[in-house]
Amino acid sequence: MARDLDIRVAIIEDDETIREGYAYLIGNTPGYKVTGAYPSYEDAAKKIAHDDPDVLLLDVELPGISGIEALPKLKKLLPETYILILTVYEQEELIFRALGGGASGYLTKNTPHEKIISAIHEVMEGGGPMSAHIARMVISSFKRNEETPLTKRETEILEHISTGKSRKRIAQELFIDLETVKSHIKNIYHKLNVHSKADAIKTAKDNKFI
Amino acid sequence: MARDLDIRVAIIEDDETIREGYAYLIGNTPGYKVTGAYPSYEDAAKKIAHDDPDVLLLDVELPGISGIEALPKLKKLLPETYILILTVYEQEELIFRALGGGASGYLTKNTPHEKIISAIHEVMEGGGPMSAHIARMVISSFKRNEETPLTKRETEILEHISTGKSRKRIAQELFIDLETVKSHIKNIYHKLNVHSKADAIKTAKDNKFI
DNA sequence: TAAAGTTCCGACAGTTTGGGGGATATTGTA
DNA sequence: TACAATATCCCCCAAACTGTCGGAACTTTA
Repeated sequence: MARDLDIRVAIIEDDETIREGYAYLIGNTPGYKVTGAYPSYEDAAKKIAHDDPDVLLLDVELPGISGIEALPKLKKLLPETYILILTVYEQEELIFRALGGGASGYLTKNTPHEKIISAIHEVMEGGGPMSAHIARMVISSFKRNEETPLTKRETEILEHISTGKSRKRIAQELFIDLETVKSHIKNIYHKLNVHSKADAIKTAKDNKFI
Repeated sequence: MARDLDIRVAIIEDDETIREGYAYLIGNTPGYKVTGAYPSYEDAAKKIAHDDPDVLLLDVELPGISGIEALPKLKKLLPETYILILTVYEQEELIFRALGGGASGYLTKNTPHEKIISAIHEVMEGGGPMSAHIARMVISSFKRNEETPLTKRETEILEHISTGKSRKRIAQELFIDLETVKSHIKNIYHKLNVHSKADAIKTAKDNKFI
């Protein structure tokens, strides 16, 4: 008994118990409707575009093509659908690959049922639902290291270098002499204990100096 | 009548009505305690370290030193304190500067009172509370552009270039010939319609190809 | 007032860069 | 299966860039 305004939700999750659990939960929540529930990307691929879901709950560990790998393919099949990752994994690399691949949210599987419903609602309203710990990791990824040995000017110049600009061009953009830029770079290399552009950039990024 | 286990909250907010409103809200919530409420960074600087707050609610638009500029200074005064930004502004640049400066959360001022309380609780529990729209912007900043004209290999090589590595080094790391790297770069430049490393990196980053 | 930071100077060998012209496999897919 | 796209490799060249050496003067800040 579908209503026109129901939020249409699809699920890709290999564990049958979990999948049916979610389907039951969502199907029995007023205003939400399950349009399809699949155990793998391969199974979903054929029919999911026809389901026309508003939101897709996607597991990352799937048999065959993993959820992460399936993400860009699903995005192409469903350009208008919000994809929420639902997983037990909290590894940084996985999270950032998922967000880079077009996920609009990232929930861990210990998320209480009512939170899953509210996350679906939230993503429809322009939000970006994340589990608390995930959100912390995402925020931390932006945090600069205040303990930098580099001065403001040195940091600024290293930032320019990391964009691939030549020293000459940096000098022009900062309205200083080429020699000054060279001098700063000399000091940067000493402080970071490196002997090349690439190593300086790597050290600085690893330590969040830039 | 402070209890030992109360969460200690400080506030820096120039608007008196809002400041007192928050102070009243938090002070009257069991388990929370206001240790100080200041209209500016300058006012707070003298006393806030002595307050020893667990969480600091910080406005970004302050008279004198702005909240954003005050962030690193406050971090030094209060290394253990979680800082939550509370502001009407939702500009990308401001958000990322705040998170880069060490903020642990970012709330807009239309946040309902109970959400402010739960955000304070959440940050104490290892979370990263954000308003829905902020979270969406943060997530979007990671999203890659699937419409890239570059092939996988070209993208990979451009990524290496953006770390400052020389072509020779890239060739070594990818176990291919220097000439192959040059060939890929030639194609990348053609596709992106640029004539230098710096321009290629800029175009690719602007368009989220890398 | 010291110390730290920013600015500028010159010379050198070696490396990198961007552009030109190709060729040959391997892939994916229509 | 055949075509287009991709990935690999080859040669040549001039110009520009890089990293290091060893300075010096001026300004800001603690």
